[in-house]
Amino acid sequence: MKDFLRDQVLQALADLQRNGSVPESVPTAFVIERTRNKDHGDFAANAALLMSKAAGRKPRELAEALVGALPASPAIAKVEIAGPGFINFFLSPEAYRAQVRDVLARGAAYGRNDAGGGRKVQIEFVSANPTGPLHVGHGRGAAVGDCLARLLEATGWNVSREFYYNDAGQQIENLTTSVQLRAKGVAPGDAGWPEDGYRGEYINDVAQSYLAGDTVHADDRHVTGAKDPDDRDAIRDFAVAYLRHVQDVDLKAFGVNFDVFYLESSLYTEGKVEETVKALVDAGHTYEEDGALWLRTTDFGDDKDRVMRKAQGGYTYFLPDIAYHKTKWQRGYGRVINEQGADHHSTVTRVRAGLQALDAGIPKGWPEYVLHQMVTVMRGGEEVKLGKRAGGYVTLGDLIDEVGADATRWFLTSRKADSQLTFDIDVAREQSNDNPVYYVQYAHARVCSVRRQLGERGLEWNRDNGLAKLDRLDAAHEQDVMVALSKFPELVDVAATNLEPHLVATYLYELAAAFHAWYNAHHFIVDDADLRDARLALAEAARIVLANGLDLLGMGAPESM
RNA sequence: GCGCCUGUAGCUCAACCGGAUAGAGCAUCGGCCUUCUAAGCCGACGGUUGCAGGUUCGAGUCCUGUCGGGCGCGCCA
Repeated sequence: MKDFLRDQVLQALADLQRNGSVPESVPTAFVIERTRNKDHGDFAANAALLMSKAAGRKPRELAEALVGALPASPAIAKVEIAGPGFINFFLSPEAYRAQVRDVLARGAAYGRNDAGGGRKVQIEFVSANPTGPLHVGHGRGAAVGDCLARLLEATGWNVSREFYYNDAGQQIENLTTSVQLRAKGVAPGDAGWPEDGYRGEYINDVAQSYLAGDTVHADDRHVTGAKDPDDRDAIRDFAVAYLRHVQDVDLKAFGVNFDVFYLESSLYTEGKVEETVKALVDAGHTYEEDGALWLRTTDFGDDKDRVMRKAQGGYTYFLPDIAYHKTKWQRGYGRVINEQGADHHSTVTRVRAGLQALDAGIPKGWPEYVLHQMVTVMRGGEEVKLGKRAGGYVTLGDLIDEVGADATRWFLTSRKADSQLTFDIDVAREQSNDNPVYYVQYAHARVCSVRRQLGERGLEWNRDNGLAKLDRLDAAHEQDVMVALSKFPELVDVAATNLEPHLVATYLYELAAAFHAWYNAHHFIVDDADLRDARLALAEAARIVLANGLDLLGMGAPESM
């Protein structure tokens, strides 16, 4: 609809330019937007305000001329000029009826578009190392990342979900040591327990399972415990698989799946790290100092140069990071989005700088980043401290058990990623009936319930008749629902373009509110068959859009509650 | 000290990348169930958008300064 109106205004403008009343040079970067106030119509254009200076005419006068040149359209009932020079469009009732027909015709496809044109995009998210269960912060990453993936799929992108993890670094050695010690009966606090050992009780679970010779299945590996507490290689393999499995269980319960698990170790075994070092040296952006090999990242916007190879030998983590992102580029992802916690924000400039230094034709702003701020967990009015080494933290699995996957998803995606989030477990659980997620799902269930009632009364919904009689829907509440439905395609587009999943949640709440208000004010199952069919058509349209929106958030659309 | 994020109703948060009278929920107060689920609806109360300047037709949104909160600033990952 916005595109249509924009086009109308552009046509009017071209008309004025043709007859010379407006210079060719005026800027055309105006905006069509939804009005906040119904008195201002459905949409407003600020074209005249922005063009008035260049056109050398007063805004209202220019608006007058533009309106006069607008082509006639059955979708537009009225056009007014208001305020300093806004052009306000009032859509015709027929325009909204057409939206309802469109929703029913397109069903699950309503709201989707093909802006991506089938291009490849990779979204990397969660990417937790297998040293412990996923915590709430990872949960936010999982919810936001998966929702971004769904939004991009809905807008025509060919999406690959990727999980990157380190299965061989120093952290994994600490993990191996910790498990080995627990297998030998040494616990945190005992003599000989290392400073940087993992203290969580889950370490003992890993150790016992290893000693029992269990077989664990993770998404990308299967390992049987060798039982030997002196075989570090076996312990390492087992521990990584075990903890990957623990993470997978929670991710599956959360409805999050990945297409690719990428191992940091493979960058070494496949020579990609060495290859990257060579490429950087060849490109001439490195130098040696104090026995170390440095990359001159300051040439690419970093605030200090970075060490690539340490004086004692071995690479810093930043090198495999670059090698890894290079593979993304080589794998043909012209677009890559990294969803990460904001505590890693310093890697953004560093990774981009490193990629620039390769002189490989990678664009400057590649890859894109969506950073989510920290999650504070409250329980019993107190903040629950997170920290893998401390143990006893709230895992994603705990949250799903306590408040459910849908509610957890809703809470973690319904707010802007770049503001901090307080997750109060008590509120989420004890007041679960007041959770917005149920409010939205309830609206969906209500439509389903009405359909069941209809059947129980021996009636049927005549869909074609309903669509033919949409003009019977003249109540203000019905108008509100239709307006809300018509916003959905715009919403999907904006949320996907701006990479802002929270907009979906905000929208769904608004649609559900419009539906509940209508439901309370009018009965759908009335004796007048034409009106009944028409109302059921609108109700079904609302149900479809609620379901489509909930699906974007990875949430269920229950038929009864 | 430097960088990134952030500050909106008592609380938790929105506000379509500059638009018109800043919106919801929770909490508080008052109404609505003999008809499709009251997990609902209707109403009231609640604001100098941290503060001070600036940019322009127009600022919660952009710029500068300032105060408060979070996160980063390793030859750790």
